[in-house]
Amino acid sequence: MEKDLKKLFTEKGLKMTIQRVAILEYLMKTKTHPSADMIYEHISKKYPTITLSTVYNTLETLVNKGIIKKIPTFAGISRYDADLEPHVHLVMGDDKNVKIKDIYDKEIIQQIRTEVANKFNLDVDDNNIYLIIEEKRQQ
Amino acid sequence: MEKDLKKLFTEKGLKMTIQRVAILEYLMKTKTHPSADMIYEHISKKYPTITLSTVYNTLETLVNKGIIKKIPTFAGISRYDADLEPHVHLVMGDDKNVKIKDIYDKEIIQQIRTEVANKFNLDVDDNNIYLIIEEKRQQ
DNA sequence: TTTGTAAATTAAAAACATTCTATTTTACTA
DNA sequence: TAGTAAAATAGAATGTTTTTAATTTACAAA
Repeated sequence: MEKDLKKLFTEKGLKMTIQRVAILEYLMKTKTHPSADMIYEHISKKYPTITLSTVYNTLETLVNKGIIKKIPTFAGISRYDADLEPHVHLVMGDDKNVKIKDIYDKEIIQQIRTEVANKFNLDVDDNNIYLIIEEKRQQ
Repeated sequence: MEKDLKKLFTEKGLKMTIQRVAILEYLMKTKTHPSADMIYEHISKKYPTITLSTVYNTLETLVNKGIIKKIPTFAGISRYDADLEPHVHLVMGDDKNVKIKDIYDKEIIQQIRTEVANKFNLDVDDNNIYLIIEEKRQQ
C-alpha cells in the first residue's frame, strides 16, 4: 500500500513525506469527511510536531492535484474526502452540526448532470457536484 | 412601496430603519446575489455612515425572519437573495469568481426534491436547495 | 553512501469574513 | 413629547485559512 502511495505521489510530482502519507491515509480510511482541524487533531496524536499550516497546505496540494476533494459547506468550514468514486455530496444540518452524506445512485447523479448542469452548458465531473440542503430556520 | 415594507417589518416584529430599508430595497432590486461587502459598498455611497457590522447584523436578522435567503458558496463568502419565489441556486465558478444562477424550472426542482431530498427523509423548502458545481481544477 | 538542492515543513504573523461587546442613537409606543 | 426597548455604531475579537521567512527534509545525481 505504501508502494501505491509512493507511485501516486511520484506521478503527481510530489515528494512523499510522513505528513502527506498520514493525512492521505487517514482521509482514505475515514468516511466522516473531516475538516482541516479535525484532521489535524487526529494526526497530531501520532505526529505531535505536525502543524495546522502543514495540514492546510497539504490538503490544498492534494486537492489541486486531484487526489482528494474539498467539500464546501454553509458553515464556512471546508471538509475533505479522499473517495474519488463518482458521487454527489449532500450537505445538511446547520452551522453548528454539519452532516454530509454520499449519493452514489448513478441515476440521481445522471439526472442532476443532464437536467441541471448540461442545461447551463457546464462541463462537470460527477464528483464535482455538491447539493446543499439547508434546514428550515427558526421563526 | 414603503408602506409594504412598513407592514412587512411590523409583521415580523422589526423596527423599520433607514439601514434596513436600504439593504432590503437594494437586494430586491438587484439580481446579482451580492455579498455583505458588496452590499456595504453599494449602500455606503448613499448612506456613508452605515457600517459593515450593521450590514452583517441586518442580513442575519432578515435571514432569520425568512425575508431573504443566505446562499453558501465554496469561496467562504456568503451571498444574499431577496427573491423568495421557489427556486434552486446554482453556484458555479471558482474562489475568485463566483457565479450564481437561478433555476426556476419546477420540474428540475421537483426532481431534486423527490429523488434526493425525500430519499434522505428531509423536509425541505424548494428554496433551501443549493447546487454547487465546482469547475475542474488545473492539473 | 554522501551531497546538493529544490521542495516541504514549521512557527508565526497576516489576511479575511464574520461575530460580539459596549456605547450611543433611534424608532415607536404611550 | 418623553420614555424605552431595539438598533446602529465603532472597534475589538473570533475563527478559518493563507502567507512569509527560516529551517528541515526527500530524493536525484555524483
